[in-house]
Amino acid sequence: MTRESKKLNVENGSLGFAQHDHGTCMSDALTAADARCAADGLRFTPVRRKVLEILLQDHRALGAYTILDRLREDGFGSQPPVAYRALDFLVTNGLAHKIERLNAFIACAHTNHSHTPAFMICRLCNVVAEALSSTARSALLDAARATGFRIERTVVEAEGICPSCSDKADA
Amino acid sequence: MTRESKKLNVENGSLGFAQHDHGTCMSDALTAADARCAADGLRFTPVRRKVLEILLQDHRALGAYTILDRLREDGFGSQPPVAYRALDFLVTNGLAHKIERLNAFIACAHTNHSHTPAFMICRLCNVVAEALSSTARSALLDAARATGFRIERTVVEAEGICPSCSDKADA
DNA sequence: AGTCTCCATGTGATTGTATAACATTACACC
DNA sequence: GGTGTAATGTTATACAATCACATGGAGACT
Repeated sequence: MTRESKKLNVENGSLGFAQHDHGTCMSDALTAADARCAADGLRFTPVRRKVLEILLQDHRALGAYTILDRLREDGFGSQPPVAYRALDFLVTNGLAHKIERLNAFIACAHTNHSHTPAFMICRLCNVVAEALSSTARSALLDAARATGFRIERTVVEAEGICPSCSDKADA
Repeated sequence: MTRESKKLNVENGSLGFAQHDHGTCMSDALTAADARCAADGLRFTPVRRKVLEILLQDHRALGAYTILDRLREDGFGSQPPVAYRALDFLVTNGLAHKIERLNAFIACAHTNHSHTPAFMICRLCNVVAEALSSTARSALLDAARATGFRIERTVVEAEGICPSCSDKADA
């Protein structure tokens, strides 16, 4: 209901709550995306690739218009549908996820496992961690089965305070 | 990513996926809300009450501007903050929930249990069913505990096809 | 009663998020 | 090369949410 910052491009770089080698993680993810698209006959076009790069660079949830700004800087189309279509492609094909709670997008942290993700969102630093939460999904499946509901997609997001912000608060 | 209808006020009346006595369910919920606010020293003002009535009447997720339209029809203020403030009150006090996936709001189906809800959203008829999903929450809690993340709120939403639409499709 | 304060409401303006609709271009395939 | 399909580009607009500021009313207190 509240919003911490006008645009979602907050400083602070980490994948989930842990540090990592950013350079290789990014190129690895792009290579994986290349392979995945080639294998499935998908067209990994320049805009789509660029949007994924933008998401990977930040490793955090970005609003569509932040992404659009960066596309413009790089000479791509600057109208909303350009960003939204590329994002739609990435989300549909599991290369990125939408964080509904934030109306923002993030690169998938576990490409190539076909997965149903769950997210933990820190409301202080806006870092988003992706967890492979099969358990949360199965709990939902049970509830759905009881009523005859057929699940196609799930949104599982937890909002709270990440370990690092928690430590700072203690100080 | 897609949207089925421009405004979220689709026809078809049901609570969850089951039929029910709509008149009593609505007055019961309002009475419960009255009691709850009185008990907690909350001011259940006319706008707030009206917004809850609107949500209860539809028993489905409504966008803020749909609600705003109806407020205007009933002589209340017609600017966005009027609706958003009332909705914020209802959500904060557990009388309504926001469906993040739809950017829409729905009356709470289980007032007076303090609960962490989960939702099932039919993408065909837009009906939203609320489940008391303690299991999904505990699964999330486990995942969070492992990383030291402190959960404050959770969003658990499943999108798919409800039993009734599923039957229609078979025909 | 008076009045002070707090909270709620009302309004106008603005920012952010997302789609509709349509024209054009690039590609794959025959 | 021609044709169908998918992707891109652009304009315009709808929908979602917040900011800032003015007004008014309910309750607490004297």
